[in-house]
Amino acid sequence: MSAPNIETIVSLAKRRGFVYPASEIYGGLGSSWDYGPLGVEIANNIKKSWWNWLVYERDDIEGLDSSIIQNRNVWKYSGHETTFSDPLVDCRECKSRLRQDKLDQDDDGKFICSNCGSTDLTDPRPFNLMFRTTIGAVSADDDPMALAYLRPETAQGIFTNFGNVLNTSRRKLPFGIAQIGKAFRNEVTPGNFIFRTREFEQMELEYFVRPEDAQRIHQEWIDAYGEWVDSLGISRNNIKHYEQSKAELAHYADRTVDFLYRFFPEREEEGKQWDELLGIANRTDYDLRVHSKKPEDADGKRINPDSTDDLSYFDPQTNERFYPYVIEPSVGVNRTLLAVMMDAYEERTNDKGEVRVIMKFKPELAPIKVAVLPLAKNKPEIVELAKSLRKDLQRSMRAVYDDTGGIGKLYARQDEIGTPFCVTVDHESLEDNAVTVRDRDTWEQQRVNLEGLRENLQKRLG
RNA sequence: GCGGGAGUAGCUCAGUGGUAGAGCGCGACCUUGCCAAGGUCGAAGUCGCGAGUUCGACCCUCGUCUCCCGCUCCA
Repeated sequence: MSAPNIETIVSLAKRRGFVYPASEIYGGLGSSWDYGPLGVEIANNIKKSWWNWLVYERDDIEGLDSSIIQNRNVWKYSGHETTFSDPLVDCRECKSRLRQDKLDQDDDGKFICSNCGSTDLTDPRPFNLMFRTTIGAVSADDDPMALAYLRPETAQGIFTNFGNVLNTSRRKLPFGIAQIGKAFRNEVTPGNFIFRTREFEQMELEYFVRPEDAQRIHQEWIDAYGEWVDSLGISRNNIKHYEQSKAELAHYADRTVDFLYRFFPEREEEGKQWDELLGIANRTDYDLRVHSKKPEDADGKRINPDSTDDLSYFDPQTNERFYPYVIEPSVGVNRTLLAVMMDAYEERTNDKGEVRVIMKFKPELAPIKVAVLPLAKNKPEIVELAKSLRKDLQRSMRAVYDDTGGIGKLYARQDEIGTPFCVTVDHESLEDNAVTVRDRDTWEQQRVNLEGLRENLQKRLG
């Protein structure tokens, strides 16, 4: 089994047009990436796969697209204004950058560097993970009310709309709301290609359940996501489940299970080859409570003076009113794309000893579904037929035409970008009305009649 | 912010104190026709930016910018 490192993927991505460094002509911008013609296709296919699976194939989930910029109070009451704000210190001894709130103190109350044990640390500087911006023409310095944040997660837009969706869709528990969108975090330590960037895209589902069902349904979603990850063609050998310890859990979570992907195979000796692909959290009723103006329980400290709504749920059957628990599977589009690319990567040595790269994408995710290639481009009839064939196929699948090279090079090029099928038009095609369909993975060829071509391809594309 | 590395053609890199090269890629044409074929021609770089030393700098010095890696982040 091939295990490419990220460097290999970065180089392929740049060379072939999956991912480019952002604003490259101005020297780039750290940890920012643009998705090229092929990358955007895969990303869209991943999003389509997720949305189809949840919103269309199931009957208990609604879609949503909430705003990136929200009322500042959303982040005040969600806890992000305080918990996303870390006091950072630097160790003068070993140059580590650390979170002061996670450090031990010595007898004199001095903080101790967790890396080297030194107490020679800089003064703490507050660092908020949320990007700030201002609303309107005034600056936030003049008017604190103009301060706004770019959302650090899409989830809150779902919670604040819980009442709206409930009312307009007439849903009963359990049901979910799914959303795909960008989120922004001013990370202390971005890096590793598209693995950790300051701007990223999330696919989040918030699934609302009765509190007593939360644990069971949490587990059901963990299993369901295992199957979805399978369906993307990601090998189970490269996925590991990880149960977060109590100390690691986010402030809102009761239990969280992460799916780790082997993003860093080269770090095996350090034991750091696995890192998070997605997380499935039981957020309890934390979110709906903190955004509600009057909780029904006796915990008076939770009253929210700024909210106009109560996000509790009334069950007419039992006559109970309560705050649903939330199961949140959260997955990153970019990380999924990276995992899909790493997992699809395969090197094959040909007869001449040359290494050829084949991206074995699931056909569903492949950026290009079929390439139509003329075997000889000096015969106008062949070129003509190939071009019209591409045009015809393009109506139902992403198809390209290419004649800038010998047939071997054309095949190799398509293998490298993961095109599942190549259709080759040759001299005989003009007489027998048939073409050759060549399979990316097996390199086997099949003679297919033109009338049945589209159907043949569609069936094999799944 | 701190430490380390690096900035020369689209990519990977070589290079010498005297004002730039290779391979791949790209484009055109000829030839070939089933797994990165051969040939001819061609486009393309103010050698990150600025200053200094020098008769002269891509090469030396200083400054500056940017990117990459690491610094406990969780999609």
